[in-house]
Amino acid sequence: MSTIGDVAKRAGVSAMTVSRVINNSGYISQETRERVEQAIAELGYVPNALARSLRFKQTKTLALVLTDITNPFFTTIARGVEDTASEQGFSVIFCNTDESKDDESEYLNVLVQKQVDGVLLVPAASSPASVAFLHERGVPFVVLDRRIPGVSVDTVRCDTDQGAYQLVCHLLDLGHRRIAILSGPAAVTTAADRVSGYRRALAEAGIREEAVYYGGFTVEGGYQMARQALAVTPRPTALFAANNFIAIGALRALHEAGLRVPEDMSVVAFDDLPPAFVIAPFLTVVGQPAYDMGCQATLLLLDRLAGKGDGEPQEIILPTELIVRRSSAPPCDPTP
Amino acid sequence: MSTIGDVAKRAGVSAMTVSRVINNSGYISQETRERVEQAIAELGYVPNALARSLRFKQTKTLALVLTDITNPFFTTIARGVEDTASEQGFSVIFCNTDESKDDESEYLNVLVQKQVDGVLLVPAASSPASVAFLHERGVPFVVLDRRIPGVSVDTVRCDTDQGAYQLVCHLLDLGHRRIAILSGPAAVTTAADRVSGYRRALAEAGIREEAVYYGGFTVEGGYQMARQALAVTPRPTALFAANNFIAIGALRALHEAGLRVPEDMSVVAFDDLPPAFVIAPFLTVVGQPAYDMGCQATLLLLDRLAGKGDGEPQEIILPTELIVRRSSAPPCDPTP
DNA sequence: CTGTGATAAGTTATGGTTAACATGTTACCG
DNA sequence: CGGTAACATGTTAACCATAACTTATCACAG
Repeated sequence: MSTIGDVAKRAGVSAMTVSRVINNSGYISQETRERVEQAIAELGYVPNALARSLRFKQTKTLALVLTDITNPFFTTIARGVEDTASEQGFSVIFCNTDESKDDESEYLNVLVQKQVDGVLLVPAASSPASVAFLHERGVPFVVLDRRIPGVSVDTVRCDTDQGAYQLVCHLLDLGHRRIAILSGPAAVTTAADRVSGYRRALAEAGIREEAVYYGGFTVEGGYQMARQALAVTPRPTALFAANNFIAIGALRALHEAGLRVPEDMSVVAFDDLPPAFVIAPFLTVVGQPAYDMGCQATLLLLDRLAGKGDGEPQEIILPTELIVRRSSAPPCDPTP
Repeated sequence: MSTIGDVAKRAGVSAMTVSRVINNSGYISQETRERVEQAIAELGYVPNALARSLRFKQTKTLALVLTDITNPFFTTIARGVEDTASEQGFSVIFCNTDESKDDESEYLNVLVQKQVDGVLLVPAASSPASVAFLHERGVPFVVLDRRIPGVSVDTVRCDTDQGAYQLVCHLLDLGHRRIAILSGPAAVTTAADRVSGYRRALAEAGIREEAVYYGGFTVEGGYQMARQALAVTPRPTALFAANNFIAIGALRALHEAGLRVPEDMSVVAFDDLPPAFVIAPFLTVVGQPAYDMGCQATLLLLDRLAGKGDGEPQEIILPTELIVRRSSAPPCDPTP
């Protein structure tokens, strides 16, 4: 790999002159410019962004730290982030934490070392450790999708409490009274908030019975929780899955138990599956504007980098959308 | 952000001594080490990887350039890449080209500027331009999933010709004679190779009629191609979708046309959908070991970085696996 | 013909880290 | 007590690009 010095030597000028040609700054005679440009072409010279960044203290790189890159919800966020960032000349480094707090802090450490200009963080845990780490080192960041209780930071997320409330109200309207919620890890705010929306809806309807399960935001977690829920007598008439993977796990358990949806059991879920993965959409869901979440979070972060805004932490809460499909219906008969 | 100099000042030593503490090199008295470590902790000092990389000409960063990050096939590859890379202390930058040649070359330019140590490339086009660009600049790379005709480079891919052959043979065994292939962009080798496997199987069975469609590797592409295929008289009795998204588009078109699978039409596809997205697997497919492809490609690349191997370009071809499910059955009646 | 401003280049210093070399101290051996 | 290892720390230069400053030439006005 050739350096600016090699180009300079070949063109018979100083490195500074080459720099001026590259950056179109200062005065350059037409003749010199051509000689330099030819040397650049001949050597296939590409400026070293490391050296540039070292001087300018700017890497034009953001990082997106998320918990599960195989989940289309997050992939969609990622696209929003990438599209917005690259429009403004920023690259994005993706990091997958698998919901592990340790992986998260290790990644953050590497990212700070690599001098990323800013971080978009879907925190694996509700602890303020990661946020404090970034704050202490002066790295701008935006928290995505989840809350971190007790600290006031820039956040972009959905109103998941309200979304859960809508879904449960929909089930109540259909006549369901025994509704189980299959939620995510209790320590994750989105899981907790969905439970709280669920409770609020039940309370308003004057229903005391609740059935709350916590597990992983995974197919396996959904499968296990559904089996537990089905073992209770009397059996619930509806299941509320707190994300798309949990829903798939639950549907698998129902299939195995020979229960039809929605005839024997209604199922509703948080997070839609992207249309690309589904032949004929079937699940009643509350969809989140994932792509838009990615865009907005990136815009907010880029604003911070540019020193815009009054410095007050901003919380952008996007609305969810209830999409009623065929997986929810009135309860049929109150068996077992 | 504090520098090694700040730490040195605070600990009352030189920068070099701090460097020695960090890297555990040379001689350091216990007392000094403690003073330095305390200063590091107090300042929250994190070494600047930019400066380090500039000196060592090593960024410990790889890039994965692929064509569609929303496709679970590529997401799975990405996980294989990330897991393998991070095990060896390498970070990965993901770039999504959307099958655009221009986006691809722009990304490669940025990546070379950022001095990535190596590139894993799923080429958007069969042209050798990108490969030549990297080669000229001395950046090690491995081509993933696709071939680039006419050049000899390190490659990790599947035997897609053979996989297509297997799928079509499976359909022939079931008794199908009119089989249409819905393939990807003609310029992409995986699309072309699948067509060639299809032709080989038909030729061996002595069948002259073929129905080849080219389109995007997308749901929309699959939908359009399926509609074209269905408009032909007599209608094919089986469709062969060249990837998972095409299959979903085709199934949607069949659903719309009121045709049942497999009763009225058999459907087989390349690429399995990850179990996490499917409630009850249904499609007969040829699966590719995507995760393993990512791992092997990364290992090969890391070997190259370490100067291992005899320098001869290596082509690793992984086997595909035929998984027969319910979407393929003997042809029913030769309607229209 | 002196002074001034535009044009066209080069020189120096900077950014953070560390290898190589240089310097200084202590301890132990003969 | 001189010599020499082992230990402990500091100084310099290099990695590459570029801002700020400096030098040099030329044209033209006064």
